[in-house]
Amino acid sequence: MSKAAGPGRQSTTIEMVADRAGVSSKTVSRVINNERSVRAETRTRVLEAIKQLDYQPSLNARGLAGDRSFLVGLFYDKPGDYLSEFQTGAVQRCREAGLHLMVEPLETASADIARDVSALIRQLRLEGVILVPPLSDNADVRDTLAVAGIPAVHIAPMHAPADSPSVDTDDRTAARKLTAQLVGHGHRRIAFMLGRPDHRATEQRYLGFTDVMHAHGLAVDRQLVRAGNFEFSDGLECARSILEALPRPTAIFASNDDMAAAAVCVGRQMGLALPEQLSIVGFDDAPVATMIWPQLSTVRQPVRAIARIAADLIIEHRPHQHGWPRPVPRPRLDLELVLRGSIAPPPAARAA
Amino acid sequence: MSKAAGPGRQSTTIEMVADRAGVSSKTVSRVINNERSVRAETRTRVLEAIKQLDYQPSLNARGLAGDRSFLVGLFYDKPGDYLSEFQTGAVQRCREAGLHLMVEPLETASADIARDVSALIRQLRLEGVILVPPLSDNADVRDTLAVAGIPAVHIAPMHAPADSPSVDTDDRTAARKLTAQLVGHGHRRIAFMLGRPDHRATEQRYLGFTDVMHAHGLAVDRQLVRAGNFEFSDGLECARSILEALPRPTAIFASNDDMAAAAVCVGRQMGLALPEQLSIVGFDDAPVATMIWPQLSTVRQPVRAIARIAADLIIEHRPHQHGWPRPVPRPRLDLELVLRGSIAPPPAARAA
DNA sequence: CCACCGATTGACAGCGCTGACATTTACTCT
DNA sequence: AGAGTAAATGTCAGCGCTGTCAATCGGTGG
Repeated sequence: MSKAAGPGRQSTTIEMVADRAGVSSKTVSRVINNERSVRAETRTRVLEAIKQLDYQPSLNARGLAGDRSFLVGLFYDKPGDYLSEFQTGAVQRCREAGLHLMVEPLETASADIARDVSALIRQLRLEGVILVPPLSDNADVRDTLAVAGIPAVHIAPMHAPADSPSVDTDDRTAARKLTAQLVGHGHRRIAFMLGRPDHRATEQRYLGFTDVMHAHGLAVDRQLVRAGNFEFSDGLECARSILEALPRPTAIFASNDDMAAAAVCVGRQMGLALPEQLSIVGFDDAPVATMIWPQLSTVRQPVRAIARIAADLIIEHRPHQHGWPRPVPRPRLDLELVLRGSIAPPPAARAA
Repeated sequence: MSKAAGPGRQSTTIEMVADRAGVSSKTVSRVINNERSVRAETRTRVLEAIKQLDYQPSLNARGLAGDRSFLVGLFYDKPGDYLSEFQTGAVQRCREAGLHLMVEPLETASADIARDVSALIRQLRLEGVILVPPLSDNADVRDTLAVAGIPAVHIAPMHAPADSPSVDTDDRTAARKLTAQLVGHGHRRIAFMLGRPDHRATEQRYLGFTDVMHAHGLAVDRQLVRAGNFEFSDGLECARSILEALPRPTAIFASNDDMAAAAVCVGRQMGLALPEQLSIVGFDDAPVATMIWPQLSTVRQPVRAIARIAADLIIEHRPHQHGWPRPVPRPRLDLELVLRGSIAPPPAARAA
């Protein structure tokens, strides 16, 4: 076979390392795979040879022989601005384990999505897959993965699959804290902008909001609860209808920062002084949160940490092979409030 | 070898397809690789067998035997908000060619970056690499790739390597058009916020700006040209110092939308009516451009198209193997103006 | 000193495919 | 019809590693 061209070129092989270390290639293999039952002294010698030759084992060969792939998939559809950070976190964790991350955009809308997934996992022999919303709730994807027996980790799914782990954030508690800030400043009439109904976060955030409102004996005026889709443009409409209501609310809780930014725009257009006449809070600590004035008080998502944990779940799964431990792990992360300038006491309270 | 566990399981092999089609495995291989010199009728029969068995060739095996990897790398550092879209575009093009994209975050700051790159390319045997700024100007990365003989495509590099292709956008022309808009509305005293000095775009955009200013015999007041770093926070400072200048400029050209957003904030804080008293334009059509008021007039980046072209360059390169065609391809894409509400005639012109 | 046992190490086949080369087939031309 | 040629297909080894299982090593207890 020609070795003249192609990415491989005359790379060092395991045999060369074996010769240099005076052992068999199998022993080198054992060292590479960090197996026990290699004498410490032998291991050292092999490691030394590896370093001297600057040897890098071929993933292709390792995969073919060992029936592995060293690949983890990250499937997404219509990523938000958090995706790059997410994948960076996932890659970091994967690297520590000698794995690599393949990112694969998928079309939720596509009818062939199951076939696409199937082709992907069988060609690449993925060792695991991480699904970010809204894919984490896609039945086709989920089933295809399950049938193929590929370990899958679902990020913040609406409905966590019974036999597959998920990683969640405690949106409800965070929403409570944020609402408490508003109430603590003296707001009584607070509007709420809902997110996409197919996101778990939407429900949780609203629940956290109502928890606190009720706890303080405050009414949640249905007229002030509007459905958006996490999009700025939806936020515009919601905010308009909210701010037309009488009496006008003194604060708006938007389910994410994009919609909160929209509320800021609309408030401003209506000539309201922000935050004096209208307090606004968002969620996610998206880039836009600090790119508008006033900067948004919001809730930070530990995106990287979530990604690392998701990757970790896949990595930890390998040794066991025979399904997930029971109960299936469902880590839930706490969220951190980020208080900035978009909350102020309402006019009434200021007058008092 | 045990077949009990692992991602592979009892997948269909090429032999099974060969049997079913009544040909040798080599012929099946030929069909898979789309080689000519397979009789049409034979090809049909093989294709049929593949479909019936739902056969997916193992990339590992193909790679090992053929000394390929079917993998293209996308290297980045500190990605902007465009990364997800970029990678989606790249993945799309790669899929058409049966390749897969590996995303790899790299630390420009790290001293080991060369070693990291080297490990990556030799473990994975990447068939090509796409470098996005600022990595497209990183000498370590570039050299490591060159030594390893990996085809690399550089996105918008400051200094295009002589023997490696790059993909660029015509920022200068776009900046001219945008400046012309400002001048056309009657602005004479226009400030400019520069981007990161290590980005090619920074220079090009400024050049486009001065081109038009000079063409109209307008002075470029050095006091109104401030250096930022494409970051919102820098934009805040730049904008403050710019708007303190007397006489105050009537318009600001920011090198990107994040900084333009900062200018909007500062202008607003200083009590200026936007856009009546201050016009602001940005660049990139970032998400924030439509999430503030007034929405920014800016220049759209064809991010996906750039990514597709970059991937295409890698894909087209393979057949030739022996270096790039001469001259080395350097496609340059045109940019599209996006006019929104952030430009208005200056107060003087309005009075007139 | 020897049988014996667990810890180490090695020999070897083979993972699923493709490159090089051999062979067969299908035609063309004389 | 037979030679000659190009197209079509097949044979076989081997890509670089790991699983299986056998062999060897080192120390133990009798």
